[in-house]
Parts: sequence; structure tokens; C-alpha cells
Amino acid sequence: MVSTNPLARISLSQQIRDQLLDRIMRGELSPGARLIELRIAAEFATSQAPVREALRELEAMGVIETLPNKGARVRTITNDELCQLYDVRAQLESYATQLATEKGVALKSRLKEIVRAMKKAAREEDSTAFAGENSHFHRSIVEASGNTILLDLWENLNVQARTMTNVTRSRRNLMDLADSHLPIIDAIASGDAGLANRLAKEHVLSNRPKASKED
Amino acid sequence: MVSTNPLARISLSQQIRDQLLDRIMRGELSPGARLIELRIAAEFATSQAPVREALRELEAMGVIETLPNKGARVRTITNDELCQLYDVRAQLESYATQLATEKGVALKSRLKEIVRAMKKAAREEDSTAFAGENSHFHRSIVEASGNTILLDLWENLNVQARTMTNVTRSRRNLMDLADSHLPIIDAIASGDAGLANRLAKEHVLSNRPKASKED
DNA sequence: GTGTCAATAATTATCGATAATCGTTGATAA
DNA sequence: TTATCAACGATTATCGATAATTATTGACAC
Repeated sequence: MVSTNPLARISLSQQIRDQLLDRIMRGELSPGARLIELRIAAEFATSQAPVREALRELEAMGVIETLPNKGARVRTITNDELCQLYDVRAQLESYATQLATEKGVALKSRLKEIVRAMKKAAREEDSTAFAGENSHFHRSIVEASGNTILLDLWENLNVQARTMTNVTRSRRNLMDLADSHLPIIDAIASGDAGLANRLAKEHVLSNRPKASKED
Repeated sequence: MVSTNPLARISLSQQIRDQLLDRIMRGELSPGARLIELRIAAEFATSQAPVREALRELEAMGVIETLPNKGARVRTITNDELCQLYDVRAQLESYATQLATEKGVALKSRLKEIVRAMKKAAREEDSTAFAGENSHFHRSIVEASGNTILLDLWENLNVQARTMTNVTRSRRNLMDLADSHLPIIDAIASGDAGLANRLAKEHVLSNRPKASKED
């Protein structure tokens, strides 16, 4: 049933990119898996060209890596790199939170709403939905910072982290995790930018994976 | 004399990318200039394919922007965005400097050497060489942080900033600018990570363009 | 004059095919 | 047995041509 795949008309390369990204995120394509241009082209009933474009975009996102003349494979993020990623993300996010607080953007009701959705997902044990709402929460803050460059960088890191989510999914109680966002909301609402900065940083770092034994 | 351009064999798309990036950096291709695939292909005596790849890479770097079916043009960075870029860069670099200091990496002699080269360029009024050494200085620190994710992000911002260098080239005295790096070297050598962090941040921000009247 | 629309031009997006490159396999000789 | 290397197979890199899309022009009606 995968032989022909019509696909609506929105630019083949984008559709292929989205499909592949989706598969990588849901773990269908695991780290190290090869992505062979002609094979993918055959699957989507297109030519090699749009597939190459899609792969290059995924590479730019840091989701896959390609060796010249050797081909592309799903990037294997070591535990070490994931730690580094969280460290950097903590820096960016704490700064974003500080900016948003200084600007006095009204975020409280919106963020509370997102946490509510997070808890709903937690109750239903829907970890995919939970991860989505979680991203949504942090993205809202970075958006509110008003710094688009910052937003771009953050999104990049976020995508990379999410491709590893299933592997590294912590055992931590989802309901607790949802609650751990509340102090940040209060800090932003209080207008104390320094506090908001600190809490956001701690929040991200508390979700940082531990130094591993395997990688 | 630009009709045929043999180009050594290292992958056409990469060569095209480098050539275009070079032209953009040196201002030969100014912001807003269109990049037409077939025209570029003709100039380099290649087909459209490698040109497209090159353009996609430049887009990922944030150096050009492409609208679907409309084509690519050299990205116009507003003064506002450049300010945001420096703000974010200040965050990343201060963090990198802190990490490098905490790790106690021996950087002093190397950094001093770079500042020497910077001053030489300043004496010779070679602003291109100066910019190169300047990048080199900061890159060395970010490298020394040991965080490769951080390095990737920093490089990206740096490239973007450099494509605007000629436009925004400050009138500031180059010799003073070179000297302004010295306190950072001392702070790193002293092992005071907090101080190093602060000085690095101030250094970047002091070079941030001012809120403009034109953009 | 101004708005609408078909015809046209310019350019990107995609295709199918070929060339170049890399890794592997198996034979041969030392 | 091991080293060398030619031939092959798999895959990426590039090509030239066509299809699809968007912008532009000019005629025409109001």
C-alpha cells in the first residue's frame, strides 16, 4: 500500500521533507538508518531531485548527516551531544524568558492554558501530545521575547532534541513535569526578569539527560 | 573573462556555494540582488542542479532567502535584526567564554598571538584581514568551550553578521578594537569564569550597531 | 483613466538519463 | 595466507530537457 502515494500539491520536496521528519521523530527511522535517494524517490513516485532537496534541508536542520558520495543517514546524537544541546538551550531559553518578562508581554493566561492541555495529555498517557504541548509552552515564551534570531536558533535545537525524544523519554512523572512549568509563569507575570531567567534555566537543566553509561 | 570558469574538482555545488558566499561577503552581490539559477549555472558552465544545492545551503546559512517559485535573493538584514543577532551572540559567547575558563584551557598565548596579527592588520589598514583575525579570536574561544552544538550556532550567527560587515563597518579605531580583546584574555587566564563571562558579553555588545535611523 | 483578462515571457520545479565515485568481491600471484 | 588489483554493483552527483508557476504586458471594455 506504499507503492503509489499521490500527495497533495504543495511542493514535492517539502512534502517529502515533512514525511521523513515525521518518521524520524516517531522513531520509525532510527538513528543510523540510511536514506537512499533513489529508493525514497521510488516510494513517493517522484524523481531524485526533490528528494535531494528534502535531504539537504533535513541536514541543515541537523536531523540527518551526509557524507560526500556516501549518502545520508539519520543522525546519531550521542548522549554527550544531547547534554550539550540542553546546556545551550538553557542559555537561550533563560535569556528569552528574561526578555519576555522585561517587555511585560501578557502571557499568563495563554501559558496556563497550555499547562492545562499538558495535564490533560498526562492524564491520558498521551506522551506525543504532551511533548507537543511542552514544545508549545517554551516556544510561546521564545516568541514573546521578540527576538526572531533567537527564535530561529531555539527552534533548530528543539527539533533536534525532539528527534531523540522517544529514545530518551524520561520516566519522570508527566504530571509533575507539567506542574514544574508553573513557577516560570508566575515569575514572568511578577515582572522579575532576573528570577524568570533563573527559573527557566533551572527548568531546562532539570530535564537534561544524565551523563550516560552507554554512549 | 568570466565566460568559462573551469573550477578544480571538489564538488561543483560546494564550489559554487563558496564563490557566491565570497561575493556576498565582499559586497559584490548586495542585499536584495537576485540569484537566478540558470544564469549562475551558465556562468559556471554547469547545470541547474548544483546551483540549486548551493542556493539551498546559502539559505540554510541565512545568507539568502528564497520565495517558492519566485527565486532567491541576497537577504536584506535590517538594522533591527543585526542588533538582535548581536544580542544573541553576546549570550552565546559569554557562555562559551565562561565554559572555556572553567575548563582551564590554555588559551593565553594563542589569543595573544591573534591579537598581534589583528594589530598588524590594523596598522596596514587591511580591514578584511582584521575581520578575519577578529573572527578567529572569538572562534578560538568558542571552540575551547568544548561544546560543539554551541560552536555550530555561533558560526552560523558569525557568518550572517559578516555578510553585513561592509555595510555596517564601524568607524571605530581598529587599534582600539584590537586592544579591547586583552581584558578577556586576562580574565580567562585568571580562571575567574564569572568575570570572563561578563567581559565577553560586554565586548560583543560594545560592537553592537546602534539603533538606526534608516531601516 | 482604470480595471480585467488573455497571451506571453521569465524563472523555478521536476523529470529521466548519464557520469562519476566509492566499497566490495573474487581472482591471482607472491 | 596475505597482498594487490581488476571488475562489478550500488549510490551519489550532474546533466539536458520539459512541466509548472508566477509575473508582465498590452488590448479591451467600462
